[in-house]
Amino acid sequence: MNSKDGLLSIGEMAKLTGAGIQALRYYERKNILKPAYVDSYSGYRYYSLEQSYFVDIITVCVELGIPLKELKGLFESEDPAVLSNFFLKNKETAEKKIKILKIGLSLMSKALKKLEINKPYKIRQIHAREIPEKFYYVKPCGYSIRNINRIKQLLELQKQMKAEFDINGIEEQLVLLEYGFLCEYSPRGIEYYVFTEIPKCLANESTKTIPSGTYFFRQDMNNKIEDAPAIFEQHITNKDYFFVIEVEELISGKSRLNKPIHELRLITF
Amino acid sequence: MNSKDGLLSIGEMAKLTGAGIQALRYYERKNILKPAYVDSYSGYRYYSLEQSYFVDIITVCVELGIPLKELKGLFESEDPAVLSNFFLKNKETAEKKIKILKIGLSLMSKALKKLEINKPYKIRQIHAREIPEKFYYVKPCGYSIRNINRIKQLLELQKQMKAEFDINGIEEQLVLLEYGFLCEYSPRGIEYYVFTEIPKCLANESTKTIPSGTYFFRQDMNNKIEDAPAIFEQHITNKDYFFVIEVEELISGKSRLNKPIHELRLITF
DNA sequence: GACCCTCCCCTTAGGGGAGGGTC
DNA sequence: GACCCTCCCCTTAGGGGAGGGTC
Repeated sequence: MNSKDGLLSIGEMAKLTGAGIQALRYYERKNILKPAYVDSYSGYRYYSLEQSYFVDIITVCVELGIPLKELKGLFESEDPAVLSNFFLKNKETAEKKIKILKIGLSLMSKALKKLEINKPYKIRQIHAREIPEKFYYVKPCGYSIRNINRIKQLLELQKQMKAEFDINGIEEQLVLLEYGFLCEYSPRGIEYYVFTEIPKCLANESTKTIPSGTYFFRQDMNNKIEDAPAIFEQHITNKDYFFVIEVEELISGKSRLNKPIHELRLITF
Repeated sequence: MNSKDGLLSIGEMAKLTGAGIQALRYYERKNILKPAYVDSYSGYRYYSLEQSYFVDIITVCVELGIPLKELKGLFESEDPAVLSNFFLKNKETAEKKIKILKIGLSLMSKALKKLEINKPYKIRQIHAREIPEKFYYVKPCGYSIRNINRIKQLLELQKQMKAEFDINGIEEQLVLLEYGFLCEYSPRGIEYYVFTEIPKCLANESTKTIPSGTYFFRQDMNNKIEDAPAIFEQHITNKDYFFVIEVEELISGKSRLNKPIHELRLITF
């Protein structure tokens, strides 16, 4: 019967909680969790069962990215408000982190889907595929875009879009949306637009609805929307109304990521 | 018209992506993302608009805790499988991380709720409150627990429980469940049990259902289930069937965390 | 004047030994 | 023999300057 009775050795504690032995020693060094008893002769550390719960709490905090110094003295405080604030703050941290990770998850899922869609199609050839309905936030840029600064147009449009719409709470839906240029050919003439796609939930009267349907398309590093009539020549004879869309297919798996593919899409009516 | 046209300075890139300037320089140093153009005279870095997407991807990977070296060369690879594997792996990482964070969130929420519940009650006094239905995984430990090793009993029971039930996918429900001892007093005699609470979804015929109802209870550092008949004396006169439950209220906000409160609960029939 | 460069030093939460005692 | 101890060195993803050029 000695003071180690009912206590756990550091190794047992490590096994019980899943924390490393080094981690437990580190918590002691940093004044976060002192062992219930330290043998003064051997220096061996012994922990009580209750302490396993604090180790669990510490572990969770580490996962949340909460700096360990914020736990200093926490397990010795007698003020319930200290605990309350601690849990409240961590709850918020956890919620924020989960939100961010969901954006990451969304990015990975959508990128995989894009790769899957693009797999069967060869570069520089005209194919056809079904494209679902999309919603574009657009700004007209006149009857030609040959001489405009495309990057500037795009950046400005995206800034404008973010200012106009409340994207709070739907951040993960904003991931990997299309952006680019759109050209409408009609008997009335040619009209160019810059666009960024927006999720359906943000669509309103002022956004353009791009119909679902079978689109002809062509992927290439040097596609320019102005060349569309030449490229799709065979598909637009006798048509006097059609759309061309140029989007950057950043994640196509067909070129290095730093030489992005542009996809030209044609839909006729 | 020079080679910086259409490119972003490092500061503009930092603003656009939310990454720090130091971070961008670090990515270059680590061969993860080279600027599109570096002025050989001034050493100034310039980035293309496409590169902002890689910065976004890098940022997400950092959030996911993916070591940056795994991104090395990724943006230069021409093999779609490389990208595919990359996204697939990260998707799994994100899913796992979200799961873990949900456990942390659950811990914080439940701890807050516990603090809230315990707030109005004074220590060492008998109060009454509604307690919802609970489900206990139990093991009888005879007609007395005065001489058994309580810690050992508890640890063993929890181990047994984890082995018996499939707790995959419900980990966040396992957080802050009660555990302790239960004593049934009936005309037939006294019966002691060790227990750990289990979530409703795991309850089956072999688990004990503890009814909801108004329980008398008393919180103290030195509560022992054996003393319950003396403590609740006034409430059990003329009763020949009642339950007493001793649970550890680790997060009560009424004592230091390392001197846990034990709550004794009585329900009579 | 605002922006950018290159060093250089610092941080967090431990992991991985080496060398040596303890259960 | 398995366990534990104390140093001591190492890592990741940058942030924060200092001192000095560049737009």
